[in-house]
Amino acid sequence: MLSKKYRFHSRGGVKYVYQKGKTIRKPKMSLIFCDNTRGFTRIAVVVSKKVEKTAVGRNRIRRRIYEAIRVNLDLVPKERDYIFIVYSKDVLKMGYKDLEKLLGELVAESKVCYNKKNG
RNA sequence: CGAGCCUGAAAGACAAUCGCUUUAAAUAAGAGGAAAGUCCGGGCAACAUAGAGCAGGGUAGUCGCUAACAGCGACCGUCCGUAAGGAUAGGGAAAGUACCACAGAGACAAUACUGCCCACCGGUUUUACCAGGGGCGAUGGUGAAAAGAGUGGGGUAAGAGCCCACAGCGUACGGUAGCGAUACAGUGCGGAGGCAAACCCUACCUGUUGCAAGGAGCGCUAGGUCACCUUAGCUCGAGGAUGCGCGUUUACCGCUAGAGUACUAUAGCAAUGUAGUGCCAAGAUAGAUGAUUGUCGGUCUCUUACGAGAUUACAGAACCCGGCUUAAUGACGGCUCAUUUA
RNA sequence: GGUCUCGUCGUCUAGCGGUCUAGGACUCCUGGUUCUCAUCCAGGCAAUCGCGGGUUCGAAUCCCGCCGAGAUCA
Repeated sequence: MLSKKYRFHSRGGVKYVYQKGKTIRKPKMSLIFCDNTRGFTRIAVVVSKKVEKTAVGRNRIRRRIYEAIRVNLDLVPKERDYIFIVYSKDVLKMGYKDLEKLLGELVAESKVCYNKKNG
């Protein structure tokens, strides 16, 4: 689990990212991201009730994603806010390595966009 | 052996590495039997020191348990089942109102229609008949239900609880048993369709809103039989502000030891109570309680076997308790009936 | 977390406990009209009334319990 520092603390911050951020869509989940000025990354995971009906299932999806990011926190660019939105129930059952790979792809694409924007 | 009924334990274990929340910190602690649905009942908080009446809402066999309940236990009645057992909103229809489709003469009404009869009244073609007149309410096969008293006999012009015997119902009275619902037998009286999860009546209970409750400030001023406000649909009653200026709002308090729990003793058929001893550390707030790996278990599939693979229920605290309901894995054991054998 | 509302043909909806195994509109299918298509006309298919119990002679309707979908409160 990520420490409280790297998570969002209110609804306003999430709203801001939703409005100002860029989106990368994949079949199983999508990523919304934008810059911040805090000097560290903030992460949120959104799982709708339509994806998984039980609270246990939603919690498991959330915790697996948070864990995968925590382990690889050094690879994620700093001064950036990320929101992962889960669309598919498969995220619950897919292997840990596959999940890591999927998240890696999303983050890598976000880097490309970031570079383009600056260049 | 077959077909059933009742009951309902437990909620995988250990290790390593890396993390999260609480706390000053740590080698401390950190999801359930249903945390769920939010269907009932309380605590707690605010609203007047929460008061009165009406309206509205709820409950409905008896006794007990309980903080309380629509819950639980025991018992009674009714219905279902061969039985073990199961179900049961189970007060009042003799206070009143409404409804009872279709069919049927008729749906609670009778002066009607159909039918039976001619003793009596009346008429005539006069000893028989029935258009008129009179008597009867056992005929009518439709319907879920037909004035609700069934069977047999007597009785009569024809019939009818009109009378009798047996069986049975309701109600009143006192008797016996029981705390009581009720049961048993007796005497008198009676004819009253169903429906109250239709309105309603009776008895009892019920103020409203909910932790997003609510708390956490200061100063100035007016009025006080009006008006307005005080979280109630109406009336009464009680209270005083209203307004203006500044300050406060991702924070803090409420926020976790309680009708708590384990064992023993004891009262009780039981639900449950009483006493003693011990135990108690979740408290998040975009929301912690986890992830990965290994070993051993459980279940299923394949295989002669070794072994291999898959899987490991339902499900996640949000102020706290008592129930109910639903979700899901699922025995051991006890009992009933039938058949066969001894 | 609290408080409410609604579920009826494929879609949008009516529906006094009884002539409702359910009416209407649109859609769909068949036939007619037309040289052809549309329009129009005629006919037809399509609902176990969200699910399970109960009350009643009888339930889409009344009562209870679930399931699903939505709204709202700082």
